[in-house]
Order: sequence, then structure tokens, then C-alpha cells
Amino acid sequence: MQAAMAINSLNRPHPSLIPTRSEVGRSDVDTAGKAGCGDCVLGKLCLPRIFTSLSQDSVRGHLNSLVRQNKALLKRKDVLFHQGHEFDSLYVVRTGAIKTVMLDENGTEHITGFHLPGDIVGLDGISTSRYATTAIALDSTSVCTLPFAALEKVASQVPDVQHHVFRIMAQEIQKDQHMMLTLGHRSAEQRLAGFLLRLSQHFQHRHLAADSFRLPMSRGEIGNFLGLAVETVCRILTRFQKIELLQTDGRSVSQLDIAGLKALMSTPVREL
Amino acid sequence: MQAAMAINSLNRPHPSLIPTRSEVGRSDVDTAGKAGCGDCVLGKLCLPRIFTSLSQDSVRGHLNSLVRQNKALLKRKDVLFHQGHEFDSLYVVRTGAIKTVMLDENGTEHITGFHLPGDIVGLDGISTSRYATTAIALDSTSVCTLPFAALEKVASQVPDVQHHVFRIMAQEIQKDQHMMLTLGHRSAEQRLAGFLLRLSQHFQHRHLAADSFRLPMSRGEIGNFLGLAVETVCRILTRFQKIELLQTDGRSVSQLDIAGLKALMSTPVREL
DNA sequence: CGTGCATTTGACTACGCTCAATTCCGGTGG
DNA sequence: CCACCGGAATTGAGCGTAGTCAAATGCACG
Repeated sequence: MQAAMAINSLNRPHPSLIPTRSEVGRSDVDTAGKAGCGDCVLGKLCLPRIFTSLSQDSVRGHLNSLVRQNKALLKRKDVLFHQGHEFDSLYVVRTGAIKTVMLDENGTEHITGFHLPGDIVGLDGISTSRYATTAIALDSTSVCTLPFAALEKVASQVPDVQHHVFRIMAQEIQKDQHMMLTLGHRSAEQRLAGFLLRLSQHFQHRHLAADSFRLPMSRGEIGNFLGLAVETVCRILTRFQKIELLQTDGRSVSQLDIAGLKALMSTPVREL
Repeated sequence: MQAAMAINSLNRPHPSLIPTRSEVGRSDVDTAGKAGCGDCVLGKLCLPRIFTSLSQDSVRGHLNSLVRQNKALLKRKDVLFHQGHEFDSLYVVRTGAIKTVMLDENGTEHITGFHLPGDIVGLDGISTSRYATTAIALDSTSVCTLPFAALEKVASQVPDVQHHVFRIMAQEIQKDQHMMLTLGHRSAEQRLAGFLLRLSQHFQHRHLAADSFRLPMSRGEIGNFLGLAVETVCRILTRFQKIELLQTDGRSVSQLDIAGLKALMSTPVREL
């Protein structure tokens, strides 16, 4: 199975980070999906962040042709794109969850982000024309494909679209900078509290319960992402349970005390 | 002096991070400068990253009109733009150095980046139409101003320009993600080694000595940026001197052992 | 020439990592 | 359907890196 191959090649450090494209092409994911994405292009579920406020028919036409029938279904551990492969598309997560993993020079894996429905993945590939990370599904996940060349074309014809793409990229920059702050200046407790709050917020925005949800990732992945050892993540979670900030059962989190976590966040920070 | 005011308001936590624009406008920097930026628009010194490979006269005209006479000179500690102020322009550092500082909810300062000649600052303002950081000159610094509205207009008319802007923003994303890795997964020694190497590389690209240069920022600023205490930065620098990886004299660094530092970087990393 | 910040060094502390062992859970095959 | 296996999660013990506090020195700017 090709997807499995891709995963394995991730696990053992690969000397050449630029494998050829063909071997693990987009063919390892189901590109069929249900037909007729048309109605979701401007809807909230599919491309909420890009196309809000775009409604002229001409634009709608452009965008529909862009994403129509460009859906893909991924199973857990399927690879959406691979670090070093030629960049050609962005993807919008529709359901499920995706992690992006960077393999550094030494062969160590670093998770650069978790991406939930509405998020866009692949932006890191634009600068070098090669994906800078590998995107892996954490769950059964469906995505919309946005061929970047086509997106650029539409963007150059419709200023609104161009503007939106700029904004989306700038949002990513802000998000990453915020993460830099977190990693550089906050304690393990605060990192985890912030992480949970961000997840909670995400679910709230989608009209789901903000205080009780399922984590799509393992403790190990959380730790890797936050720069903490697995054991630290565990210990802090149990500590949080003891002081009633939340309850956990495996990957389920419930009774999240949002105010309490926020209070933790505003605790005196390392001044440095 | 208005610039000083701006600095002070940074040092003590300001409840409202969105001050009015007028009080500390762009008027606190010398916008005059020498006339005739025309010849540097496509040159290596002024806008190297944006306009490489653009040479058609039409493009040149657009770009010249964009940046001509839009230069500003900053003195040490002058504020180029202020967090929360309305975003309108990007800036290209021509000479000197700039730091971007983010003031978080708790009033703590976090340095999100140092920007040397050729770097672009202000990208973080695009997403919200307000600058997300305050940009402060570390030295006497000159910048080119790129009014963003005008840049967007040119970008929508000239696909090459649009593409370049996308790339520049994606580069920033990659840079920030790399920083996330550094902060989350590397030891203090490795962070500092990486920091020095990046500086060294920057100077080398501009045909300056790679193994001997002046740091434009204080130890404290380095520490803040790297998520380390000032004392740690000092201690590691003296340690580096003891093992002959470099020599320091105040802010001057010399005899940088680039290979040695690189070796340090590839030392086993925390697995997490 | 003095005041104040930057830098350096030392002593001590503590947060979070490592190593190790156990338990829990999910998936797989009999 | 249950037993088994392997990875995930949890908990404990001990340690090390880097932070905190404190003090001395250096340096720049007024």
C-alpha cells in the first residue's frame, strides 16, 4: 500500500528529502468523493476562510471551477503531500484532522501544526515550489484541493481573491509568530492550557461544544508540537484534572474550565 | 520627542493595544532621504528579494513609482510602525537593523524577529489591517516604504509581482516555522549557535565577512528572541569562547568557527 | 566624570527531561 | 467473541539544564 510506504519513509530518516514525485503521487488518496462541490464553495463548511464576502457570480464561477470535484478522502495515516515533493496545490480541511510534520537535517520529526476543518494546509510549499512538510491525516479526513496555479490565475483576475489569499497567508504568519511566543516564553502548563483553549475555540466557532471534545492527536504528538516530553504532557493533564480544570478519558476531554485555563494563561510569564 | 514616547508606552503594559494613529504617526521618522531611489529598485541593495528577475520596462515603471522617494531614515530606538496601528505599508530594510516586538495580553515583550538589510517587515499587519508588532530600529536604519494598497494593485496587474509577493510571504512562513522548531526542540547552545550561523549567512550573502561581524542587538534581546535568560546567553557565549568557537568583544563577534557551530547543530536533538 | 544600563560571573533552585516499570487500550487474528 | 500483542498512556525516581537572585564590573552616553 503506497500510503503506508510514505509513512515508513518518514519514520526512518531519509537522506534525500527530495524524493521523486511519481512514486507516492496523489493517487494514494481517493480523489473521487461525492460530485457537486458547487454549493459548498461559498458555504461555511468547505472554504470558510477564503471566500467569505465573495458573492459575484463571476467570482463564484471561477472558484467553483477551481475546487469542483477536487475532493479527496484520506484514511488515518494517509499522506496528503510529502515533504520535498513538488508543490502544486493547497488543501482545505473539510472534516477530520491533519498534522504537518517537518523532518529536519538530523532526521528528527517535528510537528509544525494541527489542522482542523476550515484550516488550509500546504502554504509552506509556495516559497520553494516544494512542500516543506509532510501532511498526514490523524483521522478519516476529507479535503478540498486548490490547485495553486489556478488560484493564482483567479487571484490575478479578481482583486478580492488576491486580497483574501494575502490575508490567509498573513494569518498563518501571525499564527506561527504566536506559536513562537508560546514556545519561547511560556511554561509547560501554559503551553498546554493555551493548546486546549485554542482547540476549544476552534470547536466553538463551528458550533460544537467548547468544553468537551475529542483530541484527534496522541499525547506524544501534543508533546512534540509543544516542545514537551510525553511524560510532561501526561503529568500536567493529571494535574489539571486534580484541580478540576478538566476531565480526560483517553483522548476525550470534558468539563473544560475555560475561565480557569485562561486565568492560568495570564499568570506571570517568564520575563527573560 | 515622539519616538521616545512610543518606546515608553511599550515598556509599561498598555491596556489598550490599539492606540489612535495620529499621535505617533510616521512623522517621527525622517521621510525625506536622498531623492532618486529609481536605480535601486531593481538593484541588489534595496529590494533584492522582491524584484529579482523582473525586468520588463512596464514592471520597472510600476515599481519605481511604488517606492520612489518613499524612503525613511530611522535613528536608534525610532519606531517604524506601532503594534495596533492601522496597517498600510510594508518596509524593506536597506541598511541598519530592526527588531519587531510583540506586546502580549499580559504586557510582556516578545521579540518576534530581527530584520537586516534586504528583509521585509510589516507582513504581520496584512491579516487584520493592523500591525501585530512594533518595529524598532536597533541602529541608524534606512528603509524603503511599500504602500500595500499600491503593491496589491501592481500585483493584480502583473502576475510576476503577485507571484513574488506570495513567495515572500511563504518564505516568512517557512522562517517562522523553522523558528518554532528551534524553540521547541533545541537546547540553549544549539539555539545560540543557530542564531549566530544565520547572522553569519546573512552577512556572507551580502559579501561581508562571515566570521566576524557586529551584533546589532543586546544580549537581552538575543535571549528574549531565543527564549533564553540573558545570563544563559552570556554563559554560553563565554563557553563558546573557551572552546574556540568564536571571540567576542562587546557586540563584536570574530573568528566564528562556522564548521564547529554547524557540528554543534547536528548534535543529537531532544527527541520528545 | 558620573549615572545608569549592559554584561558577566557565581550560587542556588526548580522545571521539565530521562530512564524505567506498569497499566491501559485498540486493533488483529484465532 | 475472546485472547493476545504492541503501542499509548500513566506514574515514579532521579538528574540536569537553564532560570532566578544577587553582586561586581564594564561601558556608553549625557
